[in-house]
Amino acid sequence: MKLQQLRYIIAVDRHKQFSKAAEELDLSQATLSSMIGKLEKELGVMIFDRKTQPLVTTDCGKELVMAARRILSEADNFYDLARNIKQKVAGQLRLGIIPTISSSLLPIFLRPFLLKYPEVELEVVEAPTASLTEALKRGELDLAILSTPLKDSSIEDWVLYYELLLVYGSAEEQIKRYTTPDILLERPLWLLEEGNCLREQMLDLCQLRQKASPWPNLKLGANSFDCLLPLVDQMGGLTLVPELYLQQLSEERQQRLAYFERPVPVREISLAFYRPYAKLRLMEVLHKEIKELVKPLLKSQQYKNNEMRITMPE
Amino acid sequence: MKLQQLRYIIAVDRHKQFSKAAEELDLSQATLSSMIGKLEKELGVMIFDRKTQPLVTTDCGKELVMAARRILSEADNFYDLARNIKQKVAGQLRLGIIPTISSSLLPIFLRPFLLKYPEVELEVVEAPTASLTEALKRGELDLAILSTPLKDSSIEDWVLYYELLLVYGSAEEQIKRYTTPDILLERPLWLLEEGNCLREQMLDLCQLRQKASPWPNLKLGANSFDCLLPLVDQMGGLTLVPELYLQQLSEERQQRLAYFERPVPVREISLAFYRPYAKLRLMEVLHKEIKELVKPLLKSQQYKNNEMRITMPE
DNA sequence: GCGATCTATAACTAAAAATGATAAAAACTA
DNA sequence: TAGTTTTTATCATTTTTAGTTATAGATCGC
Repeated sequence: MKLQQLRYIIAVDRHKQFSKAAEELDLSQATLSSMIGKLEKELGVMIFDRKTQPLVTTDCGKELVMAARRILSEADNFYDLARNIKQKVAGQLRLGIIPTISSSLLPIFLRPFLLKYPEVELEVVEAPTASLTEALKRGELDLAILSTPLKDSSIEDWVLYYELLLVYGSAEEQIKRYTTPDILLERPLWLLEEGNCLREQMLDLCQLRQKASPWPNLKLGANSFDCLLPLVDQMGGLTLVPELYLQQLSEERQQRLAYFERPVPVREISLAFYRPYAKLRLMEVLHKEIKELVKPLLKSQQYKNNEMRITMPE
Repeated sequence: MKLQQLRYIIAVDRHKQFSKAAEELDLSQATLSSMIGKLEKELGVMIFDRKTQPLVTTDCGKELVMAARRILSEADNFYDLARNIKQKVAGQLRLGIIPTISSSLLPIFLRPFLLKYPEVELEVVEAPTASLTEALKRGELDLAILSTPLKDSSIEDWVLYYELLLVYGSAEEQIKRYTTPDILLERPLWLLEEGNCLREQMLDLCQLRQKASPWPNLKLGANSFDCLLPLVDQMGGLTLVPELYLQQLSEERQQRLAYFERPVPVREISLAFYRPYAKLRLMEVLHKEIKELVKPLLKSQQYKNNEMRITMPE
């Protein structure tokens, strides 16, 4: 029995005539005749009595036609379901995010996202890049927001935005409003801890593999700007902060920021995933929402691709 | 979308592997791959994520597989309907049965039933109550024989018979021919494993939620009387056995059985189903045949309803 | 990094669904 | 009742689809 045959018997039952039904179904009368013949043979039951014209649907034919309608309406649901699923934004979403992004990005998108998609159950985990990529592969996370490009080619990603890297200096540093990466080589530079991708990006920008601690008798493993900036204020030197972090700096601290000249160093922020199709719709929506919310806050929008220098996170 | 494709995705969802599913479906892995590929393309949705082995059914895949089950169970009705119309007792019947019933009931009805209805293709699965009710809902079984009443009201049932519960004691126990449930509290009692409904019924009869193991340094998960009775013989104490099981006990062991006084404890055995009309004719016949075959073997026939105490299986 | 196992794809075959033409049956017309 | 029209069944033939084997490319487990 094929769904097609069910459509056929329903049409014949309605028209009480093979040739008319065939016309409606847009096929030849011969086909209709043989297909219905096959179904009747398979079931061992006559569905239509063609002895007379117009033909008569037999008693059991009537029951079968009713059953056929039920089955087809269920079957049509199948298409609707697929269609709805493609549109519906719901379900569990486990999202990883690296600390240097979370502090500035979560306040921007979390509230509007949760309000707009109340059927999404979001779980956010803050961890460094290496932990996140491992968790993606183990299936413990669905998506991660981190800085790309990644060396690990088994993790795919969709770029969310490019974020300027800005210089933050202590009051004494007296930096010009626009500067070049050379300044990072010339002056003491505060870095985040090993394994933090932004540390790697800072070093990449200096073209160094390592840089000495600003204070010779200090080794510091800082993993947040909250830790780093007061130290810069207090102990001199520079550090880099990403553009979005600016949002939560005081006016006073914003004064101490400097921009780079072209090509402007940026970090590429992406939505990373291991299973491409598991949470497709959620991925699409999250990607779109973050992109749109972040866009108006970014200066990097002003620059063309060839005016940016994408720093390498690992 | 073809019904065939729905069967395919259900098989793949179950096996979490194309090649195994193809084997079960008795076609090549290549066909299965391309047919499912076509369906996914048609729906515009990925149903399976093949990135890892075993593969993962995507969120929307899960919904589609559930829908596919519904559609196919409707479709199967179509064949049954045609058969019922012909008044024939024929077709596939997948029957579940709990172990404590199967050992005594199958020898009684299986042979006469299969001889009388050779056109029925019977498949019998032995499993505990919880597995059976789940399988009924998933459409993997048509009917189940188990002990009622069930808590789950979505499963309907037709009572087959009431079966006395008898006390079986080791030789030393010296039980009177007629006794009361108090004896179960006073003496060591051997129970079947957790999850076995007869265990719950024994405890219900004692009015307990738990009872200590007969031997303090033993924790036993027995799921058959074949296991339990020799232990009672060897290590003392009591257990309960249902009336029909008596048939296959030796004369010697039958001597060690005791009956309860009124109200006699019984278990209610029923034919359970989830889809009321899917296999109506087969259900009617099976119900009638079992009832008639078991009737002459049951003492519980002698008791009126108000002289019986129906034990609760969960 | 290697061998084993799994899925996708290409080239091909078998089977089924379609077609037009035509024969046979029923119904209408006179 | 014969002649005409309308309708369904069947035949020979084409097109489409479901199936096959062989093979290449991934992934897994060690």
